[in-house]
This record gives sequence, structure tokens and C-alpha cells, in this order.
Amino acid sequence: MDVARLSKQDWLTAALVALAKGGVSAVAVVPLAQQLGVTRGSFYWHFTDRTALLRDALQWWEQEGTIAVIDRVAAIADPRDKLRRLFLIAITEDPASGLEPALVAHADDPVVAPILQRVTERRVAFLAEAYAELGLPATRARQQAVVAYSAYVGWVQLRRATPDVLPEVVDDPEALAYLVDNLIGLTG
Amino acid sequence: MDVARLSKQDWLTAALVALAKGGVSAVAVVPLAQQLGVTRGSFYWHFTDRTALLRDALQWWEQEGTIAVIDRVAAIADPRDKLRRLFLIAITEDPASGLEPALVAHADDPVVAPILQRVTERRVAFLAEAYAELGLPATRARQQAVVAYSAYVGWVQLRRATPDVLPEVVDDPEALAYLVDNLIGLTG
DNA sequence: AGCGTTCCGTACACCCCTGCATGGTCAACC
DNA sequence: GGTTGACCATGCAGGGGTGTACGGAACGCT
Repeated sequence: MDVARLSKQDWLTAALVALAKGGVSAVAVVPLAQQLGVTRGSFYWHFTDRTALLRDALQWWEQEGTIAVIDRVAAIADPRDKLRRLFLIAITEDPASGLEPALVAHADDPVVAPILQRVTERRVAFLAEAYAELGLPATRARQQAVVAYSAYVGWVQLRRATPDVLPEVVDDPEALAYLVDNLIGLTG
Repeated sequence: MDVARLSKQDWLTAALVALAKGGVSAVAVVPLAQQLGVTRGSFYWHFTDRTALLRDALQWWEQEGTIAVIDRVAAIADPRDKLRRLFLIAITEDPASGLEPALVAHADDPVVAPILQRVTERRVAFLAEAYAELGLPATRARQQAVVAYSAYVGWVQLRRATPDVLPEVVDDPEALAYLVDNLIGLTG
């Protein structure tokens, strides 16, 4: 019959979804199990611990959600196009809606903290590199990267928290271009 | 003796601190009680419910953290100065560190959602009004307000999540001015 | 001193989650 | 067709949180 045994990956994606929706405390074995149609027996075969699930899920997200995206645009020669393309991907795509706010909210968590640190540092460094290629001096490029990344993070937050507040921007492609240019910070 | 009976406000502030640090699920009666040095008997005299505590705390935050700040700068005549002052207050002051990320992370919560909605809408409206006073047409002012508010939200997030990534900006007053001008979005 | 109100401690029943140990089921493979 | 290993169910002990009922201490007022 359609018994559909689970793989480790099924638990990881389910954990990320639960994490995005309810925070770290929502990554609980029992709710995830009955959501997947199994019991805890399945979980404790795939993972040693509840912490192991959280750690593996976040590491997988770090790989897919950060490194993979950077690889997609790193080859673009023109830094302006590179930034435009990067922000477009970051704004329009949303693999696990609301994951990053949940991670930030639990920045003190010993499992979350190092991964969040690495991801942020890597993204900011990539942005700073692009701004440096654009002609900005190193210090200024770093500052601009932090500001641009802040704007991106806040945008993701707003879209998740109060989508009713910003419909006029997401639907209008011209407004979207205006937003992206503003993110790049070179509207003048 | 120094028995120090508690007031309702003590519970509210403690709830906000716990909310900022651990999310909605951290607003639990037992931990808060033993943190305040009392038992649950105290709590269930002041509040009917755990939900009532969360609701009252958020409403108090809405009053103090949003309306009060807006009132402090609304009287400034020049819109440019008004925006500058507002963002400076928003960036430097931080009453309950990490509260807003925690709220966004639990945007689906039935208690959090309406308050978060109201706060966001009010802030964006205030910003849009200022940009309109600055000369932007209504639609453009609204878009600019959303972008600027996104940048602010993201900044708060970054500072809480990974303070190591952005030390060069917060310490340098010139870089801070650059950041504020960039938030205003009128650097050109 | 007496009394009512305010505030808090304590005990109880209930629910949910975590680990762990153990046993069961099904597929594959020889 | 019997054995092995992957996968899952179940029962138990332990811990922690929620509400509620009740009882007690402290304070103000007369």
C-alpha cells in the first residue's frame, strides 16, 4: 500500500517550516511526527536528538538558501547587474517564508547563533565585494553592504508580518525596480 | 520588611523582556513568577489568563514604543529634520532589545497579529506623510516610506542577531550620519 | 482591636513534550 | 523461506506549564 516511508530530508523540511511558523520551540518531535503521519519512533531512528534535527535542518538551509544563491549570481561580470539580479532573487523568491525572522528572534539559541552568524557575515561580505567592484572604497563598500542588507532583511520581515501594508509595491513592476535600485543605494 | 509587592506593570515589563528574548512561548507564567520572586498565585490575581498578560503587555508597548516616539518628533517643522531625528531615535534607542523581531517571528499569533498590524501601518503612514511634506507625490512617498521602514526594521534585526558584523558603523558618528541619510533615501 | 480588601503561597488535576527501551512490520537478499 | 536490517509503533518515567480552589499574611480604615 501507500505506506510512504519517510527519509531524513522529510524531517528536515518539516522542521524548517515549523521553525519559520512558530520559532525554535515549534520544532517539537510530537507535532512534527503527527503532521508527517508517523510517531516518535520514526524520529528517534533518523536523529539522535531534538537538537540534532534543528542543527541539521539549519545547516541544510545554510547550504541551499545562501551558498546556492550566491553561486547563481557570482559569475555575472557587471557588478551593477549582479546586485540587481541578487536583490531580485532575494526579494521575489521565498523558499521558507518567515524563516529568517524566526532565526533572528532566537539569536541567543546556541544552535541558531553560529549558523546565523556565518550566513550574515557571508552575505554582507559578498555584497561588500560587489560594491567594491563598483568603485566604492573598502570602508564605504562595507557600510553600504550593511545598509543594503538591512533593507533586504527588513523587507522580508515586512512582507511576512504585514503583507497588507505593502501591496502597492510588490504588484507594480516599476515600483519593484524602484525598490531594487533603492536597495542598491545608487539612485542618485 | 522588604516584601515588595508587585504591580501589574512589573508583570508587563517582565513579559516584554521575556518575549524579546525567547518569543511568545517564553511568556510563561512559572518562569516569570520565579524570576520576579513570587509564585503563580500572584499572577492569577493580576491577570485572568496567560493570554491577557501577552495582550496587555503588547498594548502597553504599542502605546509607549510607537505613539510616544511619534509624538516626540511630530512637532518638528522641517520634514528633513523630522526624519533625521526620528531615525536617530529609532536607531540609537532600544527600549526592549529584540522585541520587534520576536513579534515578526510570531506574526501568525492571534494576539500579536492585530497589534503588529496597527503599529506597522501607523509608522509607515507617519513616514509617508513626512516624505509627502518633503515634496514627493503620494504614491512615491508611500513607496519611499515602505523602503525606509524596511531598512530600519532590518537594521534592528541585524544589530540584535549579529552585532559583530556591524561595529564599524555604530561606533563611527560619521558613518551613522551616512546611514541615517541613506535611510532617509535622499543621498543624491 | 476588629474587619475587609489586597496580594500571595500551596495543593491538586490535567495536558503536552522528551528520551529511552522494547517489540513489531515490511522489503530485500541469499 | 529464513534471516537481516531499515523503519515505525507503543509504553513508561520524568519534567514542566496551565488553571483553579482555597487558605493565609499584610495593609488600611474605623
